[in-house]
Amino acid sequence: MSKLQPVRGTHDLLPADQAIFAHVVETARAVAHTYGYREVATPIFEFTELFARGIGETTDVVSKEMYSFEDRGGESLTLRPELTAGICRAFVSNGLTNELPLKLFTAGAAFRYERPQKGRQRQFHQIDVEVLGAPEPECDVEVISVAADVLERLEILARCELRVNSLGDPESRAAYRKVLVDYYTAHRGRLSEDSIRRLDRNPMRILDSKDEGDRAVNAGAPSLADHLNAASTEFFDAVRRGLDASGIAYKVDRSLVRGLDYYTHTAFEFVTEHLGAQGTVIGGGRYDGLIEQIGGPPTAGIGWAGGIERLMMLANAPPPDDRPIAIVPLGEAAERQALKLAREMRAGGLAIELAYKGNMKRRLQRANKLQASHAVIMGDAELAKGVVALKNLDSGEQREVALDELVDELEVEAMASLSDLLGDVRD
RNA sequence: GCGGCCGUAGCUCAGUUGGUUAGAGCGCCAGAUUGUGAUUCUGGAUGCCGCCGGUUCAAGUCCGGUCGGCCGCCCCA
Repeated sequence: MSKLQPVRGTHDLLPADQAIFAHVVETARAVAHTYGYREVATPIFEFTELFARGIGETTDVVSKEMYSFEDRGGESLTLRPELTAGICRAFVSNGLTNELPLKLFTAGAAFRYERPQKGRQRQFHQIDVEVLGAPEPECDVEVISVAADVLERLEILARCELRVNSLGDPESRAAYRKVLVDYYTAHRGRLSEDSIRRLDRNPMRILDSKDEGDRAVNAGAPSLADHLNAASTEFFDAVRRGLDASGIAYKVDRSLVRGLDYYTHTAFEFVTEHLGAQGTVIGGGRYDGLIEQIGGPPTAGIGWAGGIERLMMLANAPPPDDRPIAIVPLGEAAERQALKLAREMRAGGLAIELAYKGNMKRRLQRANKLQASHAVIMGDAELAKGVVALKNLDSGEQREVALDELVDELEVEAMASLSDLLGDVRD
């Protein structure tokens, strides 16, 4: 084993993995497109300040997980730990205020300095959907619907469960927080160490603690639902009605609290039991205060991010690539002719492997290893007649085909094998 | 950041109570008519036994550290 190692928590995507990765991204992109979302890309690093102000100084993501560094000009920069902040910044930077609502899709790498585990890496990748400037609950429904469709198209929705909650508007949230802190402070002695720390930083997190002692305390804790004001309750009800009408199954989870400070109203997660401790496959929510928080005009926002690596672990293998056709020339004249033929066929969109090394046996072995569907054998005998030998590598059948009819003949063969496949490849 | 398990060919693994040149399967390479593959047969190469240090006459086997992986906590996608 070589001592040349990748950085901890990073991974190479070799062709087989990359095919699944691309399948996930392409599926999400296609679904987002059907909802009218347009793709954007923002830089992979930003001023540290952006994340500190946007995500919240006291969150774990900002306080202990950021890859921050000083550039040569002395600016503090940070590799993005998530994609939302950068999109909001781009919205403000480019003055897109009169293009609202903006429905955006993006995908790319994010970085967090964490201990790697299954479904958790230091460089990971997300697909991401954001809608800016749409404060209506119908938009929450649409955004969740996009996520459900992506999972459906990847054939993993059945193994996931959608959980939704309302964190309320800022007024409700502040009122609840106060009641909650009072309650937990009164029972401080019974809380776990982790939860005592959470008490000043993010008291709502105590609600979904896994500690048994905490759970006992939680049983008597005031409920967020009781502290939502009328507007917040109505908003959440509207979202639920919309999900019902869309036929999207969900479960209200009153303990669902997300770790980033910017969430208001709707918070949701698609979770699965198939990925160990990292069960969240897609997570998101509404963040109406975020853009103002980072210095832009007050603008509503809602979105979600999905972990591509986590989705890859659940998703089925993508449809196979088109199998190549191997051209097997023998002799110098044939090799010259083959170069030209290969270029012409590729220009027509066919995948061509030119087998130019070794004797015929080697060349066919190579064609076979590359899973070529056919070999086009051309030697002196064929050249003289203006034909090639077309060999079907699955059936072993071989026949002579005129050079100028080769492409048509390959099409005929492709149709034939397609109808065979339809017969027996159904899962 | 905290706790547990693990680290032997490209891959999956075996290596007896520490004892000579470290093994298997798969894969890879070559050959069995120098114009016919995927099946078969024969042969071959492959390893700083993760790394550093310690104990010992002797370490892949024991001890410590370190790097990496896996699992859980924290947190999140």
